[in-house]
Amino acid sequence: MTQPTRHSPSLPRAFFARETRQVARSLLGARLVRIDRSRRLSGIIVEAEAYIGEADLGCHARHGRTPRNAVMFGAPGHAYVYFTYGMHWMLNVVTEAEGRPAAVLLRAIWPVEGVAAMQRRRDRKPLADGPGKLCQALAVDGRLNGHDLCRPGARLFIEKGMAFTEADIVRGPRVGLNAVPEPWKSIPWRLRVLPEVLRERLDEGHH
DNA sequence: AGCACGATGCTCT
DNA sequence: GAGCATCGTGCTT
Repeated sequence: MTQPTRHSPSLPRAFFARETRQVARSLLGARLVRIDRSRRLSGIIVEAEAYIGEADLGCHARHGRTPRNAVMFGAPGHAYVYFTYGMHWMLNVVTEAEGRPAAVLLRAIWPVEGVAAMQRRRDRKPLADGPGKLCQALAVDGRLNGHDLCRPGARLFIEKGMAFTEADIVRGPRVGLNAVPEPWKSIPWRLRVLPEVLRERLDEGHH
């Protein structure tokens, strides 16, 4: 498996301090990095969803600030990690100006570095093609809630990665918002890279 | 290849 | 006490 030796600098806070859908779009192709016991685990972000403000009835901030969602109301560039369904952690990146609750849910990565370690953590099951699986593969849990992704020495951060064009991307409704009223239930704020595009890039990586 | 369901524990109308 | 921004299994086409 490819082990890139050149690493990009961590994305700056200004990257996250933008309109949430723009951030979600720019995050496709970026590299999510987790430092686990001084080892790099990383992958290219290939699926993400935008959750935008108190008016968005699919967003955790819809009923205002609570202990759980407080991080979303804080400064951009921080991790909002929460627990759901009694067993899964979800990783979000806080966006927009401080005081405005918005975030991007990271739903899937294409694993690049530390693949063997991820496989071990995942017990050889599908690696990181879902928000809960991604967290398990990268050893992300509640201890990283509020983690500053832009601070030097961060254990979790995001680097510039590869570029995808609009033709490489599909938009659709966000997943799992079953009881959420329209238009929020179906608004196309889920972005993902087309599987065939992913396969192409994978082949390029093997020459 | 797709749907139904159970697991499991935290959060807060 | 109800409802989850899910996942894996096991069963049906």
